[in-house]
Amino acid sequence: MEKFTIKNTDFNPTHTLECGQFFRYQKVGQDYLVISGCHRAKISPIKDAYLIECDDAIYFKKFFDTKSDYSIYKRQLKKIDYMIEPIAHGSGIRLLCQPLFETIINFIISQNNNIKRIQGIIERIAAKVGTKTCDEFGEFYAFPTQTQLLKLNESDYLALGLGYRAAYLADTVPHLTDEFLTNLQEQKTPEARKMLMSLKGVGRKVADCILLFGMGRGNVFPVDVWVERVFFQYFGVEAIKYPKIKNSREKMSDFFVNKFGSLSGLVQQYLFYSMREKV
DNA sequence: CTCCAGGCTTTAG
DNA sequence: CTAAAGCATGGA
Repeated sequence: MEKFTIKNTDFNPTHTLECGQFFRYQKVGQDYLVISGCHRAKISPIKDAYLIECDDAIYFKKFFDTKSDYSIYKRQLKKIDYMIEPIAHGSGIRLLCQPLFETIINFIISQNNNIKRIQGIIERIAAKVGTKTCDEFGEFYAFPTQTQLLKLNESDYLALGLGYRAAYLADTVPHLTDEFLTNLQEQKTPEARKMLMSLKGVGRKVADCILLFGMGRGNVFPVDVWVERVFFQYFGVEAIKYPKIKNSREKMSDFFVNKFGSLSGLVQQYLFYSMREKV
Protein backbone atom coordinates (compact mmCIF):
# COMPACT_ATOMS: atom_id res chain seq x y z
CA MET A 1 0.00 0.00 0.00
CA GLU A 2 1.48 3.34 -1.08
CA LYS A 3 0.75 6.69 0.52
CA PHE A 4 0.99 10.39 -0.21
CA THR A 5 -0.76 13.56 0.90
CA ILE A 6 -2.48 16.49 -0.77
CA LYS A 7 -2.69 19.80 1.08
CA ASN A 8 -6.25 20.90 1.78
CA THR A 9 -5.73 24.46 0.55
CA ASP A 10 -7.01 23.80 -2.97
CA PHE A 11 -8.39 20.31 -2.54
CA ASN A 12 -11.57 19.02 -0.99
CA PRO A 13 -12.58 15.42 -1.80
CA THR A 14 -16.29 16.17 -1.52
CA HIS A 15 -16.06 19.02 -4.02
CA THR A 16 -13.80 17.07 -6.36
CA LEU A 17 -15.58 13.71 -6.28
CA GLU A 18 -19.18 14.92 -6.05
CA CYS A 19 -19.07 17.74 -8.60
CA GLY A 20 -20.33 15.44 -11.35
CA GLN A 21 -17.14 14.47 -13.15
CA PHE A 22 -16.78 11.11 -11.41
CA PHE A 23 -19.10 8.30 -10.38
CA ARG A 24 -17.28 5.51 -8.52
CA TYR A 25 -16.87 6.93 -5.05
CA GLN A 26 -18.20 5.81 -1.73
CA LYS A 27 -18.29 7.86 1.43
CA VAL A 28 -17.29 5.92 4.53
CA GLY A 29 -17.51 8.13 7.61
CA GLN A 30 -15.01 10.94 7.06
CA ASP A 31 -13.23 8.99 4.33
CA TYR A 32 -13.84 8.31 0.66
CA LEU A 33 -13.13 5.12 -1.27
CA VAL A 34 -12.64 5.70 -4.98
CA ILE A 35 -12.23 3.28 -7.87
CA SER A 36 -10.71 4.37 -11.17
CA GLY A 37 -9.79 1.86 -13.84
CA CYS A 38 -8.29 -1.09 -12.01
CA HIS A 39 -7.09 1.08 -9.12
CA ARG A 40 -8.50 2.05 -5.78
CA ALA A 41 -7.66 4.66 -3.18
CA LYS A 42 -8.85 5.72 0.25
CA ILE A 43 -8.85 9.41 1.10
CA SER A 44 -8.76 10.42 4.75
CA PRO A 45 -8.59 13.88 6.34
CA ILE A 46 -5.50 14.59 8.45
CA LYS A 47 -4.05 17.83 9.79
CA ASP A 48 -4.00 20.47 7.01
CA ALA A 49 -4.15 17.77 4.32
CA TYR A 50 -5.68 14.56 3.01
CA LEU A 51 -3.94 11.20 3.16
CA ILE A 52 -4.21 9.07 0.03
CA GLU A 53 -3.65 5.35 0.54
CA CYS A 54 -3.64 3.39 -2.71
CA ASP A 55 -2.11 0.66 -4.83
CA ASP A 56 -0.33 3.08 -7.17
CA ALA A 57 0.71 6.54 -5.99
CA ILE A 58 1.91 7.66 -9.41
CA TYR A 59 -1.48 6.81 -10.88
CA PHE A 60 -3.43 8.73 -8.25
CA LYS A 61 -1.10 11.74 -8.23
CA LYS A 62 -1.96 12.11 -11.88
CA PHE A 63 -5.62 11.27 -11.24
CA PHE A 64 -5.92 14.14 -8.76
CA ASP A 65 -3.98 16.50 -11.03
CA THR A 66 -1.52 17.23 -8.23
CA LYS A 67 0.94 19.10 -10.40
CA SER A 68 -1.51 21.90 -11.21
CA ASP A 69 -1.80 24.97 -9.00
CA TYR A 70 -5.50 25.77 -8.72
CA SER A 71 -4.90 28.89 -6.63
CA ILE A 72 -3.66 30.60 -9.79
CA TYR A 73 -6.75 29.59 -11.75
CA LYS A 74 -9.07 30.71 -8.97
CA ARG A 75 -7.33 34.04 -8.48
CA GLN A 76 -7.79 34.79 -12.14
CA LEU A 77 -11.41 33.64 -12.37
CA LYS A 78 -12.46 35.50 -9.22
CA LYS A 79 -11.95 38.76 -11.09
CA ILE A 80 -15.27 37.97 -12.77
CA ASP A 81 -18.20 38.85 -10.53
CA TYR A 82 -20.45 35.92 -11.25
CA MET A 83 -17.61 33.45 -10.57
CA ILE A 84 -16.95 34.58 -6.98
CA GLU A 85 -19.79 32.66 -5.38
CA PRO A 86 -19.38 29.43 -7.43
CA ILE A 87 -15.64 29.36 -6.67
CA ALA A 88 -16.26 29.90 -2.96
CA HIS A 89 -18.78 27.07 -3.03
CA GLY A 90 -16.56 24.61 -4.91
CA SER A 91 -13.20 25.87 -3.69
CA GLY A 92 -11.73 22.37 -3.47
CA ILE A 93 -12.62 21.20 -6.96
CA ARG A 94 -9.82 19.68 -9.03
CA LEU A 95 -10.28 18.27 -12.52
CA LEU A 96 -9.66 14.54 -12.39
CA CYS A 97 -7.57 12.73 -15.00
CA GLN A 98 -9.62 9.62 -15.72
CA PRO A 99 -9.03 6.64 -18.03
CA LEU A 100 -10.27 7.43 -21.53
CA PHE A 101 -12.12 4.17 -22.23
CA GLU A 102 -13.93 4.31 -18.91
CA THR A 103 -14.86 7.96 -19.43
CA ILE A 104 -16.39 7.27 -22.83
CA ILE A 105 -18.56 4.48 -21.46
CA ASN A 106 -19.59 6.41 -18.35
CA PHE A 107 -20.70 9.52 -20.19
CA ILE A 108 -22.66 7.61 -22.83
CA ILE A 109 -24.56 6.13 -19.89
CA SER A 110 -24.97 9.59 -18.35
CA GLN A 111 -27.19 11.05 -21.06
CA ASN A 112 -30.74 11.96 -20.05
CA ASN A 113 -30.08 10.19 -16.78
CA ASN A 114 -29.54 11.08 -13.14
CA ILE A 115 -26.30 10.65 -11.24
CA LYS A 116 -27.61 8.11 -8.76
CA ARG A 117 -28.85 5.77 -11.47
CA ILE A 118 -25.67 6.28 -13.51
CA GLN A 119 -23.65 5.11 -10.51
CA GLY A 120 -25.81 2.03 -10.10
CA ILE A 121 -25.51 1.07 -13.75
CA ILE A 122 -21.72 1.44 -13.71
CA GLU A 123 -21.39 -0.70 -10.59
CA ARG A 124 -23.60 -3.43 -12.10
CA ILE A 125 -21.54 -3.49 -15.29
CA ALA A 126 -18.28 -3.66 -13.32
CA ALA A 127 -19.63 -6.47 -11.12
CA LYS A 128 -20.79 -8.36 -14.22
CA VAL A 129 -17.58 -8.42 -16.26
CA GLY A 130 -14.93 -6.41 -14.39
CA THR A 131 -11.98 -8.07 -12.70
CA LYS A 132 -12.65 -8.85 -9.06
CA THR A 133 -9.88 -7.42 -6.96
CA CYS A 134 -9.04 -7.35 -3.27
CA ASP A 135 -7.02 -4.88 -1.27
CA GLU A 136 -6.84 -4.16 2.44
CA PHE A 137 -10.07 -2.16 2.22
CA GLY A 138 -11.96 -5.18 0.87
CA GLU A 139 -13.15 -6.49 -2.49
CA PHE A 140 -14.04 -4.36 -5.49
CA TYR A 141 -14.50 -4.70 -9.24
CA ALA A 142 -12.15 -2.94 -11.61
CA PHE A 143 -13.76 -1.06 -14.47
CA PRO A 144 -14.01 -3.52 -17.37
CA THR A 145 -11.54 -3.51 -20.26
CA GLN A 146 -12.77 -3.39 -23.83
CA THR A 147 -12.24 -7.15 -24.10
CA GLN A 148 -14.40 -7.72 -21.04
CA LEU A 149 -17.18 -5.41 -22.25
CA LEU A 150 -17.23 -7.15 -25.62
CA LYS A 151 -18.75 -10.15 -23.82
CA LEU A 152 -21.97 -8.16 -23.38
CA ASN A 153 -24.59 -7.66 -26.07
CA GLU A 154 -27.51 -5.26 -26.24
CA SER A 155 -29.88 -7.48 -24.26
CA ASP A 156 -27.23 -7.91 -21.54
CA TYR A 157 -27.02 -4.14 -21.22
CA LEU A 158 -30.81 -3.90 -21.13
CA ALA A 159 -30.88 -6.41 -18.31
CA LEU A 160 -28.39 -4.23 -16.43
CA GLY A 161 -30.85 -1.33 -16.66
CA LEU A 162 -29.28 0.82 -19.36
CA GLY A 163 -32.56 1.45 -21.14
CA TYR A 164 -32.26 2.81 -24.67
CA ARG A 165 -28.51 3.41 -24.13
CA ALA A 166 -27.99 -0.37 -24.39
CA ALA A 167 -27.97 -0.13 -28.18
CA TYR A 168 -25.43 2.70 -28.06
CA LEU A 169 -22.91 0.71 -26.03
CA ALA A 170 -23.41 -2.46 -28.06
CA ASP A 171 -22.59 -0.45 -31.16
CA THR A 172 -19.77 1.70 -29.78
CA VAL A 173 -17.67 -0.62 -27.59
CA PRO A 174 -16.25 -2.59 -30.56
CA HIS A 175 -14.91 0.66 -32.03
CA LEU A 176 -12.95 1.56 -28.89
CA THR A 177 -9.77 -0.32 -29.71
CA ASP A 178 -6.40 0.77 -28.37
CA GLU A 179 -5.63 1.97 -31.87
CA PHE A 180 -8.73 4.20 -31.97
CA LEU A 181 -8.01 5.61 -28.51
CA THR A 182 -4.36 6.30 -29.30
CA ASN A 183 -5.30 8.03 -32.52
CA LEU A 184 -7.94 10.02 -30.69
CA GLN A 185 -5.43 11.29 -28.11
CA GLU A 186 -3.17 12.60 -30.84
CA GLN A 187 -5.84 14.85 -32.34
CA LYS A 188 -6.43 18.48 -31.54
CA THR A 189 -9.67 19.22 -29.73
CA PRO A 190 -11.98 19.95 -32.71
CA GLU A 191 -10.81 16.86 -34.59
CA ALA A 192 -11.00 14.70 -31.47
CA ARG A 193 -14.54 15.94 -30.89
CA LYS A 194 -15.51 14.90 -34.40
CA MET A 195 -14.06 11.43 -33.87
CA LEU A 196 -15.98 11.07 -30.62
CA MET A 197 -19.23 12.29 -32.17
CA SER A 198 -18.92 9.61 -34.85
CA LEU A 199 -19.62 7.09 -32.09
CA LYS A 200 -23.22 6.04 -31.46
CA GLY A 201 -24.59 7.75 -28.37
CA VAL A 202 -21.99 10.52 -28.36
CA GLY A 203 -23.20 14.03 -29.19
CA ARG A 204 -21.63 17.39 -28.46
CA LYS A 205 -22.20 17.36 -24.71
CA VAL A 206 -20.98 13.81 -24.08
CA ALA A 207 -17.99 14.41 -26.37
CA ASP A 208 -17.04 17.51 -24.40
CA CYS A 209 -17.27 15.60 -21.10
CA ILE A 210 -14.94 12.95 -22.51
CA LEU A 211 -12.52 15.60 -23.77
CA LEU A 212 -12.51 17.31 -20.38
CA PHE A 213 -12.53 14.40 -17.95
CA GLY A 214 -10.75 11.70 -19.96
CA MET A 215 -8.37 13.68 -22.16
CA GLY A 216 -7.34 16.67 -20.09
CA ARG A 217 -8.70 19.21 -22.55
CA GLY A 218 -9.59 22.38 -20.68
CA ASN A 219 -10.85 24.24 -23.73
CA VAL A 220 -14.32 22.67 -23.74
CA PHE A 221 -17.52 23.53 -21.91
CA PRO A 222 -20.15 20.77 -21.68
CA VAL A 223 -23.67 22.19 -21.62
CA ASP A 224 -26.36 20.02 -20.03
CA VAL A 225 -29.72 20.90 -18.48
CA TRP A 226 -28.06 22.32 -15.35
CA VAL A 227 -25.63 24.57 -17.13
CA GLU A 228 -28.44 25.67 -19.39
CA ARG A 229 -30.26 26.85 -16.27
CA VAL A 230 -27.16 28.74 -15.15
CA PHE A 231 -26.97 30.38 -18.53
CA PHE A 232 -30.55 31.58 -18.55
CA GLN A 233 -30.57 32.54 -14.89
CA TYR A 234 -27.29 34.41 -14.59
CA PHE A 235 -26.08 35.18 -18.08
CA GLY A 236 -29.25 36.13 -19.90
CA VAL A 237 -28.41 39.80 -19.87
CA GLU A 238 -24.89 39.31 -21.07
CA ALA A 239 -26.02 36.87 -23.72
CA ILE A 240 -27.98 39.65 -25.36
CA LYS A 241 -24.63 41.13 -26.38
CA TYR A 242 -24.10 37.99 -28.43
CA PRO A 243 -27.03 37.98 -30.86
CA LYS A 244 -26.07 34.64 -32.38
CA ILE A 245 -26.87 32.92 -29.10
CA LYS A 246 -30.48 31.88 -28.95
CA ASN A 247 -31.10 28.75 -26.97
CA SER A 248 -28.81 26.23 -28.56
CA ARG A 249 -26.59 24.36 -26.13
CA GLU A 250 -23.82 24.19 -28.67
CA LYS A 251 -23.76 27.95 -28.97
CA MET A 252 -23.79 28.37 -25.21
CA SER A 253 -20.74 26.13 -25.11
CA ASP A 254 -18.96 28.23 -27.75
CA PHE A 255 -19.86 31.38 -25.82
CA PHE A 256 -18.06 30.16 -22.70
CA VAL A 257 -15.04 28.75 -24.53
CA ASN A 258 -14.55 32.07 -26.30
CA LYS A 259 -14.64 33.78 -22.92
CA PHE A 260 -12.55 31.42 -20.80
CA GLY A 261 -10.29 29.52 -23.21
CA SER A 262 -8.33 26.72 -21.55
CA LEU A 263 -10.05 27.40 -18.21
CA SER A 264 -13.51 26.76 -19.68
CA GLY A 265 -13.78 23.23 -18.34
CA LEU A 266 -12.92 24.31 -14.83
CA VAL A 267 -15.38 27.20 -14.98
CA GLN A 268 -18.04 24.75 -16.09
CA GLN A 269 -17.40 22.53 -13.08
CA TYR A 270 -17.70 25.43 -10.63
CA LEU A 271 -20.98 26.50 -12.23
CA PHE A 272 -22.39 22.97 -12.49
CA TYR A 273 -21.58 22.12 -8.88
CA SER A 274 -22.89 25.42 -7.60
CA MET A 275 -26.12 25.20 -9.57
CA ARG A 276 -26.88 21.63 -8.58
CA GLU A 277 -26.45 22.31 -4.88
CA LYS A 278 -28.95 25.15 -5.00
CA VAL A 279 -31.88 22.97 -6.00
C1' DC B 1 -50.72 9.75 -12.23
C1' DT B 2 -46.87 13.11 -14.36
C1' DC B 3 -42.32 15.03 -14.58
C1' DC B 4 -37.39 14.75 -14.77
C1' DA B 5 -32.44 13.21 -15.13
C1' DG B 6 -24.69 15.66 -16.87
C1' DG B 7 -28.95 14.05 -24.52
C1' DC B 8 -28.83 11.52 -28.70
C1' DT B 9 -30.78 9.71 -33.07
C1' DT B 10 -34.04 9.98 -36.39
C1' DT B 11 -37.38 12.14 -39.05
C1' DA B 12 -39.99 16.13 -40.80
C1' DG B 13 -40.26 20.84 -42.44
C1' DC C 1 -30.25 24.34 -41.80
C1' DT C 2 -33.63 24.04 -37.31
C1' DA C 3 -37.39 21.69 -34.66
C1' DA C 4 -39.43 18.06 -32.41
C1' DA C 5 -40.80 13.30 -31.46
C1' DG C 6 -39.20 9.12 -29.34
C1' DC C 7 -36.46 6.80 -26.37
C1' DA C 8 -35.84 3.03 -21.08
C1' DT C 9 -35.57 3.39 -16.36
C1' DG C 10 -36.37 4.79 -11.60
C1' DG C 11 -37.13 8.30 -8.17
C1' DA C 12 -39.79 12.44 -6.65
